[in-house]
Amino acid sequence: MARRPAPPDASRRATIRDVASAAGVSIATVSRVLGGTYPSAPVTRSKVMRAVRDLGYVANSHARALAGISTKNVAIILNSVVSPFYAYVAQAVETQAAQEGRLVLISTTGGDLRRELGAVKLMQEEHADAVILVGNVVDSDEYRKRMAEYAHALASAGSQLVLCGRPSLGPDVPAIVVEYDNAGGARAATGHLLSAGHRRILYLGHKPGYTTSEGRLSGYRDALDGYGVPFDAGLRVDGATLERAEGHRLMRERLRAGEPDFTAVFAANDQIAAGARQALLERGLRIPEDISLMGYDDLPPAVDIGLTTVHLPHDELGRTAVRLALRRDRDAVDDHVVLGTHVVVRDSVRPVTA
Amino acid sequence: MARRPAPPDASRRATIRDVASAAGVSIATVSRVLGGTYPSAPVTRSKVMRAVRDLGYVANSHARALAGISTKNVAIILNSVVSPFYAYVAQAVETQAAQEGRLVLISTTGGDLRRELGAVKLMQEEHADAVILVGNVVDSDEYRKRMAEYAHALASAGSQLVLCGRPSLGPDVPAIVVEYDNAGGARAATGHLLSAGHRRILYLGHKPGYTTSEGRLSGYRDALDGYGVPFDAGLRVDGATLERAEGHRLMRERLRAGEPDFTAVFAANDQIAAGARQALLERGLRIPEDISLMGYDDLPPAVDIGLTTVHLPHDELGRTAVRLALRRDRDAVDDHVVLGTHVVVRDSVRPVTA
DNA sequence: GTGAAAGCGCTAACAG
DNA sequence: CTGTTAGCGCTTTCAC
Repeated sequence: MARRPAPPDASRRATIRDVASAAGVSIATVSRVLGGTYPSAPVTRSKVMRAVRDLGYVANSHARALAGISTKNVAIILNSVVSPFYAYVAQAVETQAAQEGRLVLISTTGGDLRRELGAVKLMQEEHADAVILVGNVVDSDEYRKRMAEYAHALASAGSQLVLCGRPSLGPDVPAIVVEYDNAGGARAATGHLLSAGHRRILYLGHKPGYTTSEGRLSGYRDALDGYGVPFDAGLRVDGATLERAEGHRLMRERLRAGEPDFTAVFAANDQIAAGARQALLERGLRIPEDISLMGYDDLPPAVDIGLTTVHLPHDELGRTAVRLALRRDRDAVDDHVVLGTHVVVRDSVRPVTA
Repeated sequence: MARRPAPPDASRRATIRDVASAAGVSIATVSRVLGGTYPSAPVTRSKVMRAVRDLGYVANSHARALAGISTKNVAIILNSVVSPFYAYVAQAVETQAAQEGRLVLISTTGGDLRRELGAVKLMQEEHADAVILVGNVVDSDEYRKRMAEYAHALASAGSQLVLCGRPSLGPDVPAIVVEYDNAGGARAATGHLLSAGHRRILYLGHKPGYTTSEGRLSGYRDALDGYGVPFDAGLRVDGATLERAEGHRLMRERLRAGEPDFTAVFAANDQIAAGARQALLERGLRIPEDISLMGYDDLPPAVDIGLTTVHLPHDELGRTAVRLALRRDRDAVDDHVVLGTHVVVRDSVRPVTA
């Protein structure tokens, strides 16, 4: 490697050494002035600052990280950025991270476990202070095993795994969990429908195996039980994705069979609800006059279509995740928090007028 | 600094040195095996791999970056992640970056210039291969000056500034520009309204000084000119944000004055349109029977509310930005591309039935 | 094919 | 208060 000599070549990043020689001091002094780590003479200080400005010096964060300072960034790994739920959590994470002087590294997985594992490893290479995993996984054995390994690896590297909106991996895995009450929200939502007299409630868009979906479904069943209404497997419609288009497809298909055999639909999330709504409308069915509609998430589409839905604490989810991950006293007990959810009433549900 | 001796302490990241000694080879060999930089004996190779697995070794990307390898990440700086336009572009950037083996560093600014400049500097410290700035700035002198400086600094550090959805800084500034035809889209949209017979078209939600807003407004005026319709300043309504709530507020206020003095509204974007729509509906006005409504962006709310709008090439915007930034031959000429836009017809516009 | 050694740019003892 | 120096973990000549 041809060591280049002194001349501070214009087309090269200025280094601390360049600054030092321009200011006529040692690199240590420059480091101290810049870091504010230590008192320094005003004269020295201003000489250094001038050199910094003249040279357009910008510190090299890699060198800094290597020299022992912890990294300045947290990582977030999620399915997709355009999906409103993830977008809101991501925004909250970014905001909180910025407030704590951190940058965020982001990676999306499209819901694929292998990509998720790959992303965690990448983030580990980057020495992120915290790695935040958001939402919705299939709860497989491989997932649990591999993730537990990563949690340990991260922990012993001084980093911290955070599971956000997904269940714990067990008590012996060093991961912080920040989730929300999926089942509770679904129970409340279903209860809302039931108390309005609905008995035939279509559960639309269940995604089997996925943690959030399973939680919601079980809340739905709980509520049914509570009202002594038997669960009818024919009223559960599974879907492949949780997107708007899928809700539309699913409902259209269901409607093709003939007159609706339900008076209300509880959608797996707001997007599914929006799609279902469109299919219902296209079929000439009115909401809520003919069919009541309940969503889950309380995200943008909900307001536009006046959807009664379950509110999720997106913001708190994201903020809490980074706050807990970055707090100094790791031994604190609250490494598992469950945030509440509640029904937001708009105009898509009406009592049955049988 | 107390140099720790040999014992590969369990609670410490394994380093290349640990791997080397575990495998009984030199660190150079490990580096070569892992990097695939150089041929190596199969035996050595497998010994190394075993050690890597046993120790759970994960390379340190900072050390790697420091040792000369270029970073593996690109930076994106935007107003907000929840705003659909940004979310879609961000998603495209992430996807393309991942395809090119890069991670993305993200930072949001809330539309504040100082925060934006700060973010660029941070990204520069991180040695991002490319720094992508997305959308919507106030085009001030300070902005141009500072950004031009950064562009030069980044360029000389082997990085690349990309302006995505915002205008060029001038020919002598080393930045790639990937924009879309704001004015053209507005011209087409307004033309669509005009050819349906509308003459009193309310332009709602203009954000003075902001580049995209100005572009759209000028397209609106161009179209008016083309039809020989004089521009009526009373039909231009300025807003403070580009959000749904603002559209709602603005329209409600406008309507408070009395009967609408317009037959169509052209909203600065889909969110404003969604808010305006709600206000119109609340007032008992039907869309499109009473009032025609045109949006801009073609993002999620648009489909839900059947909005006729201008489609933006979000995906191409993001992908092109990283592709151009990362391509090898920097000397190629196409460092300024303008992507097309077009009107998407749904159900919110109808001919005037005077 | 493999090892030794010289840095990449920076921080933090350790001595003045 | 400031300079000297020893690394952080890795890649890459240069020899063997």
